[in-house]
Amino acid sequence: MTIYDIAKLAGVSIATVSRVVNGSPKVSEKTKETVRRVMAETNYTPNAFARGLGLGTMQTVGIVCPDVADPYMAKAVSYLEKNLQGYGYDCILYCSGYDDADREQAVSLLLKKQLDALLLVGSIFSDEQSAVLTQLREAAARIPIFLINGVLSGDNVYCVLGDDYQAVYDVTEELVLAGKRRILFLTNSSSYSAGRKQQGYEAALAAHQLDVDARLILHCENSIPATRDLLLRQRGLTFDSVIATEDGMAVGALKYAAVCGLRVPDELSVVGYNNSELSICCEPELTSVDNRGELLCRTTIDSLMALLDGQTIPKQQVIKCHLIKRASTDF
Amino acid sequence: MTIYDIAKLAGVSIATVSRVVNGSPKVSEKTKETVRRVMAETNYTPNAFARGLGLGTMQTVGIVCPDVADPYMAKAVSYLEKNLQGYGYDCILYCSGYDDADREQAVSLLLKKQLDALLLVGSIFSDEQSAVLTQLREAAARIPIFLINGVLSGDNVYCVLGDDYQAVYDVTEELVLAGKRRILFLTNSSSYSAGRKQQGYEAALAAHQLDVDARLILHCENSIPATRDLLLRQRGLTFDSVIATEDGMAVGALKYAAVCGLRVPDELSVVGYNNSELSICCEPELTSVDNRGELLCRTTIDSLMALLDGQTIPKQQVIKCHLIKRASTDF
DNA sequence: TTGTAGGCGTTATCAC
DNA sequence: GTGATAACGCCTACAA
Repeated sequence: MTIYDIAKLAGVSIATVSRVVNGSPKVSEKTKETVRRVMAETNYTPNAFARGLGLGTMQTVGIVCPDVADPYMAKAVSYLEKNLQGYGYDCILYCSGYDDADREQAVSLLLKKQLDALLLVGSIFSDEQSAVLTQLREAAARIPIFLINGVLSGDNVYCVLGDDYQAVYDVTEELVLAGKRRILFLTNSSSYSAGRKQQGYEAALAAHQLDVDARLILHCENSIPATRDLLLRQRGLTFDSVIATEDGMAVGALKYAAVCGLRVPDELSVVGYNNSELSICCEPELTSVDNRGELLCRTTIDSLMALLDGQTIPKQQVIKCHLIKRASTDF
Repeated sequence: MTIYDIAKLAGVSIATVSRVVNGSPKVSEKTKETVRRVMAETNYTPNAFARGLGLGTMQTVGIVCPDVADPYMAKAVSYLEKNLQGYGYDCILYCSGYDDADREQAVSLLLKKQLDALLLVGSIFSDEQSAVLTQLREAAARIPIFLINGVLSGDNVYCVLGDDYQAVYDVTEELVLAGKRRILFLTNSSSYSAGRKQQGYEAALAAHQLDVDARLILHCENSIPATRDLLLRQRGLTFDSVIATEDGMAVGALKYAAVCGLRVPDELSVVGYNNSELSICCEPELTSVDNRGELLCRTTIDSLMALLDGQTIPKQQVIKCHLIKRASTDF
């Protein structure tokens, strides 16, 4: 069934059918009615490709994220998709993996698809030399690029991110005020947000005249058993509290405490990040930073739509995080 | 930049450019070289829509799932996407929500997009009267439909699913052999797989001459606190073990045990489902059924590709589950 | 090995 | 209001 068939059956021209399909006002009620009936009877569906060809868009945006199996990104993708749906846009999902070369390939593959925008979930590595970054800047020449929880300067590049710096600054300060002096900082990557979190940690310590002990900054895989085992191997190290850049690592710290017989929060306070389901699953339940994924994603899509609508939008929007206090801390 | 521009710049016809783009063998090395150079210089990218128009496909399949924020589905989507990528296919993701009307809309929206196939993640409600089902059967007239963990008969409809019946049968039997007599069954929906799980539970009890006590079958939302609270409200009910159709509910049962001061597994054994990260996060760690999401998804995509390749594939493929034993049970 | 021309199904721009 | 008709950019016989 093509528009020609419908036109013939309805006794009108294809132009008229097209007008009916697209809800043009200048069609008489009578013909509109006839065409509608024929379309319904024949179960006609306009060909999306032809439509895309003519319009230059298929109302589709690309979402690239390293790994949707990660609960945080899954949530983000879910929110993004929901909001896009609300505007009548589709999304094509591409999981790139964390490797730079793979991310580059992901972007270049998606660029060939005439998408209306590219949304990157999860922070881009902050290494300014990275080939991905120059590629992204080039890509932005063709379509707008949005980073969710990442930062990149450039024309037609927009960033929406949680205020991870402030969030970690605040919680570090709370721990200090609660009397903690040896706060272990567990980080899992060199991403932009991981870096900002660490800066918040260091700044808060400095603000309270505490030295930053490099041994208290531990790089670690975001996995419960891996973190537990890493901590078990640090027998020389003493610490009275833990801030982790991901909930999984914080739970690993709880597991470590359980193995060592440390009481949480009395002997060890633990703070996680993302306020994921893990944080209410473990024992005791985990104090965690909620970085407002829903708001972040809604803001992103609203901004994108405003942009596509020709409006001007801020290059960078920062969203305040919330600290969710639970039983793994005593402040 | 269109194919015409490239042709002009390279001093050849568009047909030749097209041949180069599509890797046709009948082009002289020399012209191939020239055309390649021009394409590189101009940063030419073929228009995907025009391509789709001509070929009738854009190598894209639709994935519809109720909610990617659910870790189980997120994993499934991740695996599906990864496998599709391997075959050079893209996926467009649509989160439908659980409501029947919304699912129907999701399918009909996706049907208009000239996709090569539709993959439905998460079980379809088994009510044969449902409008979604007839709609799906109709949809299958246009493109192949795959259900991951669901069942539907019909032409051009294919199902790949875990053997949930057997998995629950087996674990129920293990509990019985371990001396448990009052096994609480926690279920969260009337989906096909939830139904099969319950059948496995009842069959195993029957096989051991145990009555099915209807009060021991509890419907419950898949949420840790909701499950805990539900159990706390069942004060009259006695049970010595719990089988949950989702890990979240099993963790809820653990939380309930903690509140009541019941020792796990001595006084209460708990079994979850999906072997999600929750199962190693809680305390004690959770015995859980692994339904082999990765294998399920790989099988799905391999089958799809075989089908698109013109081969015949089985209408239904059942994958055996694995029981992962941890500290919440003592068998 | 290469080029020409028609077709794919729309949308959009004209006339009428 | 409505109808021709030219894009849109590519693919693919068919010719040369």
